[in-house]
Amino acid sequence: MTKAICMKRRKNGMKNSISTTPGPAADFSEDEKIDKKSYLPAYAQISRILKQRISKGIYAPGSRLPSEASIANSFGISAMTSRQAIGILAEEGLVDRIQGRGTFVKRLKFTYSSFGLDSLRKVFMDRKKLEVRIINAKVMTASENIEKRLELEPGSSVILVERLIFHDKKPVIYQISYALAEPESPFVETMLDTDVLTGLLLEKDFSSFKKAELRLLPSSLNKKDAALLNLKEGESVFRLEHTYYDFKDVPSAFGWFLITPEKMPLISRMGVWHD
Amino acid sequence: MTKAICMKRRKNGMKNSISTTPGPAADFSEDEKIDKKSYLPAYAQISRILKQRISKGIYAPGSRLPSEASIANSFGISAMTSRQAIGILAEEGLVDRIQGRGTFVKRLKFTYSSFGLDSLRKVFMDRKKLEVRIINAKVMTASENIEKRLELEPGSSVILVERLIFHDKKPVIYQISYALAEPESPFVETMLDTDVLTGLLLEKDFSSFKKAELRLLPSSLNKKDAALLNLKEGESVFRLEHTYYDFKDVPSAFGWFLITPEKMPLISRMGVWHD
DNA sequence: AAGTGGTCTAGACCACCTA
DNA sequence: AGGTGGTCTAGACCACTTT
Repeated sequence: MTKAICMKRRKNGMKNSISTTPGPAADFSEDEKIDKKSYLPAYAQISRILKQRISKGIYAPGSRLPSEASIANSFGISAMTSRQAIGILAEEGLVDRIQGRGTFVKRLKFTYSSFGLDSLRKVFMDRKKLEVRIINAKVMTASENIEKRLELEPGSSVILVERLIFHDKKPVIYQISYALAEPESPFVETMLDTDVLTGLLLEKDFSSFKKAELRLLPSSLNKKDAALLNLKEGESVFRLEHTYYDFKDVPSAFGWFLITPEKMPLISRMGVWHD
Repeated sequence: MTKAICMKRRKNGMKNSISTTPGPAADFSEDEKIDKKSYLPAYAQISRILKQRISKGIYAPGSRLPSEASIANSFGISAMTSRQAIGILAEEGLVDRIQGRGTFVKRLKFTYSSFGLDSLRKVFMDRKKLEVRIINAKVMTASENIEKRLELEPGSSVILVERLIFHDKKPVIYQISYALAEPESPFVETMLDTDVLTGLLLEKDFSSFKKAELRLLPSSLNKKDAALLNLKEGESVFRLEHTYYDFKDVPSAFGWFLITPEKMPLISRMGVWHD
């Protein structure tokens, strides 16, 4: 019953709620019609229909879509709504909008794709199977590389924390991170306990950062790291470097993850995959 | 002069074009005001201002933004426009909108980031420095792996094409691709000449595909590939696998690129980086 | 001049959440 | 009940491109 309320969601009490008479300038599209009483918004319905047409090749790659005005007209909706529908396709990278010329179906160009870290999120969200083990934590003098990354004076002290992340009792991610050793900072205390990793990933409410930069690299395991991850030396893994900046734009933490590609499949899809 | 025309772009012929009198329900925001005569749309100006406030920590991570209505009110714009402004922030991943609750500044969670292939695009766009050399092309019986990837009957023939892509006279990308050997298909002819690579990347107008899937993997060079790319055996590279599907959802082409990370830096930024 | 996408308004109603 | 985001309208005007 609670669902049933949702079903008659779409507004029906507007000026023109006629359903039998199509009204002027409508109903000359022979195929799909939109259902104003549906729980799916009109713009989503239009968007779906247009996507299907692209999928069927009715609107071929490179060709022009009908204008926003004519789409609005043929479906009996306002221009803003048809625009919103096309906006969905544009966001999904299916079409390009060019002012004054029209909207065009994109050709598949993989250099426009991108890879998200959703799969990694799944690993971290599965908290029952997750275990984070600190295998090393100490204060040390920064190496030259770390000095550069954290913009430190020569000879500065930094905190080093090494972690091993287990999923299903198996080690899957190795992390190492560095931060300036400022005993006063609340940052340091937290680091030894929850840290960038658990803090930022596990909603631990520790994120007074303004911005961060990630860099993804291919890497092969050295002897030590391979042993930790229970893999063979030389095996290929992802290396995910991270630098976090505070609100003064000072880099506060730097480190990297080593992750097996099985635990982090990076997949990107182009074109029409659904409907 | 042509630029000057652009400068007075913003419409001024609307009902209330008063510039001295602020009008009702405006001018109680003490800081920034928007310039209706600016060439920058109002929604972009609002968006920029809100972004700056996030950047300064005025709107802290996790906190709620003013409601769309109150933003519209305080800047003297319509609700739709303020909504559009906030939409920009949402698209950029800076805020989350939750119906009935409000709009909240996101905490930095790197599992929500993604990596784009823009850098690769630059390599391919630089056509003067680009050279594509076919180093092998033949018809052969599909291996078990290729059979599976292209959903072929056992014993099917496929076309194999190996390429080496030079940038600045140096080999930077190695590509191998397979496609079903159908002598009738226009696909095959094109493949030996322009192919998936040049076709899809270099605007060669060859893209009658419905969809495609890419997969990014870490890999290390074997002896042969290292020699081709002028690198050391065992060096870490990106392996970018691609599968293209035609409009009948049949996989038509499969292959992969080997790319040095220097030629394809994968960087992702979170939070406020500009303004 | 006509057509296209882009911006904007001033309203309206809806679904959801918190109180 | 009141506030918040989400959808929608019927217009208007603007900037750009093509004819």
